[in-house]
Amino acid sequence: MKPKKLTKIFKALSNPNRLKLYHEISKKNEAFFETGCFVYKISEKFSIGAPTISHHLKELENADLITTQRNGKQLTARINEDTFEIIKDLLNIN
Amino acid sequence: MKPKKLTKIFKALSNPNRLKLYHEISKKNEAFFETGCFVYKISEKFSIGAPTISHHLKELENADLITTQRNGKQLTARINEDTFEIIKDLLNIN
DNA sequence: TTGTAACTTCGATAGTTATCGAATTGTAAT
DNA sequence: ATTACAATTCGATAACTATCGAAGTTACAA
Repeated sequence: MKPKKLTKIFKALSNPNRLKLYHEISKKNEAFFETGCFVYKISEKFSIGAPTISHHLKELENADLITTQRNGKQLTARINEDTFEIIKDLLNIN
Repeated sequence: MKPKKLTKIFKALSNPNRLKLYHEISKKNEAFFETGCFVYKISEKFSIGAPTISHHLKELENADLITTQRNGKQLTARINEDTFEIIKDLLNIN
């Protein structure tokens, strides 16, 4: 992997809330697609404003860590399996 | 690995110069100890001031990615094998 | 077409960081 | 002791970032 892309990934995951967010999405990927991984729900769960969640999701997407998709009024997030494969071994988080 | 430690590692490696530095140290670990991994030499090679290198080394050390040791007037840096083991698969950098 | 729910964009702010030059500290040789 | 060299600390600055509230946009329903 190119250094530039790698630093982008590292930067994206260097923020605690973004790492938490990414971790949640990776754990409950299917469930999130069933129930809906809505920004406002995440916002409630994380005690962070919706604009901030929106920003973080964009950062994760920009680092090719996730993809997002609009379903009507809501947004759903999905793990990018390619990059996840690379770093999943690190994510054995307590 | 705990999230806090993980974000620390990610943050340490999210800076291009620090990633480059870490990569160099990981590649030439033995050689660095022979020839000496001197801050001023790194400084020349990277076209970055010595204070900045010093700062970066401290960040890497603080994230448990390297250890440093003073030999007389010079400083040598060594990879922390434990953390390196965890992330070495990511470091196939072009 | 009006209203409402969900997400995004905008503008601002407080905190962090990469970098530098100058001054300081530590180490060794003369 | 004095000098010289290597690394660090200090103080400053410019750039970036996480976060927020307010305003704007999108989609759907009544």
